[in-house]
Amino acid sequence: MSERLNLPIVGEPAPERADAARNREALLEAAAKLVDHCGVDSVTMDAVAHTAGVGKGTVFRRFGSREGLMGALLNRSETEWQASVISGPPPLGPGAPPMERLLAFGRSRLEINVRHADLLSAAGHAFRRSYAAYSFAATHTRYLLGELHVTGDIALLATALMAPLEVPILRQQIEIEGMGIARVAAGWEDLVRRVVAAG
Amino acid sequence: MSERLNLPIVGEPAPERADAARNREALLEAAAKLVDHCGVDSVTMDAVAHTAGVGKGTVFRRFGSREGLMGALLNRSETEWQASVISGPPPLGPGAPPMERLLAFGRSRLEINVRHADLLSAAGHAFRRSYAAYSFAATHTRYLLGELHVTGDIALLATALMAPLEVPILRQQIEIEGMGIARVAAGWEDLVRRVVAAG
DNA sequence: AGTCTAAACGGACTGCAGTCCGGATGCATT
DNA sequence: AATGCATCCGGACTGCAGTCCGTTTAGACT
Repeated sequence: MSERLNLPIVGEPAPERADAARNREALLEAAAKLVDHCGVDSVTMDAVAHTAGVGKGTVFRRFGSREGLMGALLNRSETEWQASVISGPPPLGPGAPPMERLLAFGRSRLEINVRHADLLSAAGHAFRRSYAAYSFAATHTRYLLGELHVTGDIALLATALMAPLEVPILRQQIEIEGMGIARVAAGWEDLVRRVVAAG
Repeated sequence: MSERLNLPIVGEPAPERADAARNREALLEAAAKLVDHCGVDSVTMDAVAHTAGVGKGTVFRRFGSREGLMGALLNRSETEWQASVISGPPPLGPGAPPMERLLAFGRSRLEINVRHADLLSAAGHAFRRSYAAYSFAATHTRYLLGELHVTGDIALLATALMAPLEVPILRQQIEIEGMGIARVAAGWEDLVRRVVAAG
């Protein structure tokens, strides 16, 4: 009998050596600790590497860039959030009428973007690029718009609805123009109702 | 009779010495030349300083940062654009019905954001911060929404309409998802009509 | 023209992101 | 257990943004 051979699997992103996996965890933990303690902007890659007890080259091999590291850090809470959208309690999760779900979805996204604004800015492209994060919001919004029998270019409408919730826009409104979160949230609901009402 | 004294004027941003003004022009010209020649991303501040024949410190004293320099570079075409909105021919300028003006405004903004995407990204906050640029689009949109008798939180609706035209969103749609500019423009028109139709 | 001061100048210096490569090590196979 | 090699590791190295401070100069006043 032939032993089980570890043949490379086509399409799989390649296995990861045990020490590499250990280092990834150590680095994420170190990064999270430093971010909590000093704020995103004053965390340096050297510091992360040193705190995790590895060399700097290792950080960049694992995560590619500073943005990549921050993106990976975000992924944890983001995954959790996606799970609660897909299978959590209504109105965010399934079970509520589509309009209520859509409103809950936007409000929830708004709060997350405000809470993680620094990390999201620091992640920059790394997050939008990663298929998981950006695409999920767009896909879910398209789905709900479909349920609401909205006609037209659903993909573009979905983008248009999510765009005002992006971090730079929120920063402008909240930090610079001094609007409250409640007002921004109410404005977004108004926008959604207008778009949906027009069929 | 007393001579004319150069007293400091309160509220004025402070006068600028002749050599400083000369250097500002030389730096802007050098920067524009380098950007045209090598692309925004490969222009270094050292190169700009050297091309303009000044020291590096001078660049930073004039423009504060790389983003500031790029913002200043944008200001030229931006000012021209603002002039054509305020006093140019319709439908972008005054004279056309509000809805036509609004649609022309958005389409024009879309084209500019696509054309100057690199420079706008490189300018980052520096542009949004500068009162002139960001605030102008918002103010004009609010004005047109008012003319169209749109009710509700006009400031927020104006932001919501402009948000999908921001560079990162356009990049995602055009470069990554492969949409054409025409489709994005059509989608934006649809969005506007929905928002306006809802009163 | 001479003086005086605030402002501007230049370029060496610092700190951080990201690269590179010689050496170490996990892991599959024999 | 020994072997072989693909992968990983570390930290010195590079390049650029942004700072600092001793020196220079524009230009207002006499």
